Amino acid sequence: MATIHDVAALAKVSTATVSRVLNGTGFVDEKLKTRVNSAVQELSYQPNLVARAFRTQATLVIALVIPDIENPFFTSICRGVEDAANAAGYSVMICNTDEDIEKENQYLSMLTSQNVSGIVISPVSSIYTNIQPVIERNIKVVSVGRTLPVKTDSVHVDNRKGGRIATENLIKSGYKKIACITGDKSASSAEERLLGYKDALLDAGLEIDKRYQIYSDFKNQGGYNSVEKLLNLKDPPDSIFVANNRMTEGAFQALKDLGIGVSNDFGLMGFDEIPWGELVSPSVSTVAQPTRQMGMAAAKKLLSKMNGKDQGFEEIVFQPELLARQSSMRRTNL
Amino acid sequence: MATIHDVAALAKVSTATVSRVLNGTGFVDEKLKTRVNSAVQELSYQPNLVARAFRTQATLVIALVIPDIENPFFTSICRGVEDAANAAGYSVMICNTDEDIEKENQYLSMLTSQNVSGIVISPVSSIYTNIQPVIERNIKVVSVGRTLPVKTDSVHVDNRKGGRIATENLIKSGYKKIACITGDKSASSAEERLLGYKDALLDAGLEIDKRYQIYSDFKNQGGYNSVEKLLNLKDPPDSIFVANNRMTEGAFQALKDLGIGVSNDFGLMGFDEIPWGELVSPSVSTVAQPTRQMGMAAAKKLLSKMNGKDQGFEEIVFQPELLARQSSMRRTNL
DNA sequence: TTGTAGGCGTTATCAC
DNA sequence: GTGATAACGCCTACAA
Repeated sequence: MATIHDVAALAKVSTATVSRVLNGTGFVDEKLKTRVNSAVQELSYQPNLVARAFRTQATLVIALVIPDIENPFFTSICRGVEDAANAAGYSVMICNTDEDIEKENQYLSMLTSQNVSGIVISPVSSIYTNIQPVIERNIKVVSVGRTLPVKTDSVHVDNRKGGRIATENLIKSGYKKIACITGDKSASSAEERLLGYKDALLDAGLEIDKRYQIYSDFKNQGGYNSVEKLLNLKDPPDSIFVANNRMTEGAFQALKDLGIGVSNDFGLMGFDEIPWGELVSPSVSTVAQPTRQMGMAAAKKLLSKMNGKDQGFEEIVFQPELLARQSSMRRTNL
Repeated sequence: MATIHDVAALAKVSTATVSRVLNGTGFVDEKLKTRVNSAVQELSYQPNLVARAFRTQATLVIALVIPDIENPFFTSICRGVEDAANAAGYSVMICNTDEDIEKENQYLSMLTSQNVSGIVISPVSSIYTNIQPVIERNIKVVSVGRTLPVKTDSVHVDNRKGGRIATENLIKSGYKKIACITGDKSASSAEERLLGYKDALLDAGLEIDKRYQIYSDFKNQGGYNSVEKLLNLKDPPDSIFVANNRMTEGAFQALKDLGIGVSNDFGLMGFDEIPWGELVSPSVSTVAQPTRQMGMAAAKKLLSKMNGKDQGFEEIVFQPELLARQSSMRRTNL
């Protein structure tokens, strides 16, 4: 491995000069500059980033901590984060916590010890996620999709409004007994979407039935099980608003398996982009988030935070978009 | 930030002793050990991993380089890699190359400069991926899903067999004019699956028609466009084998948009796990790979390689599994 | 068993 | 402008 010393020796200059040329700091005579550059070429020298990070205390790496890498919502956010980070010369380290607060903790402490320059996180919990030590180490943090227990910059969609327009769409089609399957209580987005659901019911003068509100886990199986639970009630709902994409998948499967919903008069609203939403019949209505833009916004915010010229905390709120397709339409008349 | 010196001072021992306690190397008196541990507690000391990596030249981080983070095939591999890596105390750094050889190059040189302990990679190209410098730096590499230009350990499914059984499944249903949409020529898996397709045609005595073989890009839109192209032939095929999941999605959409395939007599076989395969009608037949296991196998191989007690190169081949569903069945009689 | 001291490769602060 | 040189935090001979 060629080091900066080898380059210096070959170019007959000091390591300081090599460093200056490499980093473009300070003025260096053109002649020396070319000598250095050709030495770099010849030795195919690559600076040791670990040593550099050690010396400068800055890694040029930002971490993206997400709860579920198999969820298209988060991978799309990844893309946005990458776009912004790469453009600024940063690498992105993606960590998957698997909705597990323990794993999340481990990753966070690993990342702080690793001295990453900043963290974009979609926390497992808006209550229990242990972000304080990170902030104390002065590592900048921006949350995306879900909020943190501590005040930070955050990027998210107006979840409450999203829940509301999803529910309103069902109401408009004439559904009266609308259930809601949301995520874990401790995730802010789950709570917000449920609130929006209640808002819509209240506005429409519909009854709010506790048995129709299910806290699940944002996962496929959770959606499936919740649908079963709802349909086993002695007074089952006539439609369901499912508060994320993966649970919607499970819910759709359950409705199919139970022989309901495909040809029958049963309403379904999803949340998040659903890649297969147009492929099935009935096609699945949903409330989409501009995920890639959200990722970009989060990363940009983080970068400006890291530059230090950005004080205070901002909440960047995107608007949810209703994609009204077939599954929320009243398909038979009463 | 507390350093090892602070801990040493507080515990009234030398830094060497602290280091020994922390790493469990060498013998340390129990009394000192407890003194050190409580000092660590009190200062909530976290070792600086950058400094440690700098000193030891080893990072306890393995990188996973994949071409498409929005593809469930790769995210599932991620999960497997994480399982094995985390169990061994390693963190996983995921890098998304976006099927872009430039980006891949950048990531690889970043990772080598970063001194990651090892790399699991699903290369963009089996010809152009520039892995040599990594290997020369003595960073261990295992490929997964696709092969590298250089001989390394590799984990993959028997792609040729996969292509064959997919095609055979269509043949068995009575299809005669079977087309194949595969990925980019330079990806080994694309080529192999196409070979399997040809094998099956040959065995069955069916004609091999060049116009029915399309090299696309493993992406959604590619599948869509290829289907359009095929159906515009003056002698269009009666069925298609699509060689990965994302192109299958695009293909399904195209068939739907063109009014074919859903109710008509047109066969479709996919490749890879297709999350929505059971949700649509007709349900989509496919050839699945045991992705999570493959990820685990790759990471385990890498770890044993890093331990140095594993010479030579192994090719770990998993078996593809036919999931015969409706889309490959002959739904109307001729 | 414990402590001292050197060095990993880089950058930054000084003199020159 | 350029070059010595110290320092970043940690581990590990080697000495005690």
